[in-house]
Amino acid sequence: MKAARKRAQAEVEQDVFLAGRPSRQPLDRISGKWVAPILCAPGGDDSPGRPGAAHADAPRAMRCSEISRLLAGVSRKMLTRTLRALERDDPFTRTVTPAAPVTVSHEPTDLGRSLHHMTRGLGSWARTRMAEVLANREKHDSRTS
Amino acid sequence: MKAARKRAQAEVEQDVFLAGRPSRQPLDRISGKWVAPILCAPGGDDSPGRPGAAHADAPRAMRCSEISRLLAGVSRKMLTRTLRALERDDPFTRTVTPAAPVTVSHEPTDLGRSLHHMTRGLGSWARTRMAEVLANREKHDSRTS
DNA sequence: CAGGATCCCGCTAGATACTG
DNA sequence: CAGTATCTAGCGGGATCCTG
Repeated sequence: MKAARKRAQAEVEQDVFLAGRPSRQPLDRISGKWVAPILCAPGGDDSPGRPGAAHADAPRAMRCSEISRLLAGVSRKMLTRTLRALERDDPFTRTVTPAAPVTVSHEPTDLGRSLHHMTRGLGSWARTRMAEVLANREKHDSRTS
Repeated sequence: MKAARKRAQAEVEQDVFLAGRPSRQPLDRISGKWVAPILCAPGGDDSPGRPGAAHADAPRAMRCSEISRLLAGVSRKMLTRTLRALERDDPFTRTVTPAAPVTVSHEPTDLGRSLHHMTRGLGSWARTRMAEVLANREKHDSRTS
């Protein structure tokens, strides 16, 4: 009964996208306005003063304020909330350093890095296809208006 | 002034994730509960009766009802809405065939296929990492409760 | 079969102000 | 610097009923 087995496999493969399935949860984690941006930030960094640093695929630990500066537009609330959610699922670890001004560092884990690759991919897709999408959108709108 | 140029590039690269920027829009298109599932559906197909068909990366045209059957759980409203949005941005073309019962076919375009690759990636990530995520979540919850 | 209209609930996310 | 509490508007998205 190979066909049945094959169908079963297809189901397993598919069910990540089915509603109600627990396997859908990791995908839902990606949704949320700031998840992708935050996941992507630690690698897209190209701080001034380190011109040669190929900002390759090396997410590094970042401080809270650092991220918020990079992502201009995120509210403190959402930053904290999103980071906590990501911490819960693992992509980041959160280490607090009690000092005069408290500092909190968010370091990507293995899982975080793997997710980072995905979002990087999404980012570059958005970048290269953006023009195309917007053009199509306008064309479409003008046709129907 | 190479440094400046480099920073400018980094900005361009980064701004896909910044709020308010129009370049953020393609990314927002991905959000929405059903976008990823729908994008992924036409390739994850493994219809019974075609056992040898490696359901590789070949998204094909699908009918509305076909998709809804595949994605068990999506409401008709959201199906239509999402498909229309995707049509506007291009990933799909929509062709109506007036007949006794109207049939509507949704065929992926080039852009759609490229997006399809991204979502496939997300899907497989979710599949392989799902267990890990859920485990971490539980561990985390038990620590804090 | 496909899609629109309407109603309605709940969550997301922003603004603001306050603590350690 | 980082986080929390409260309030609030807006939208996502489900259910239900109706058209071609």
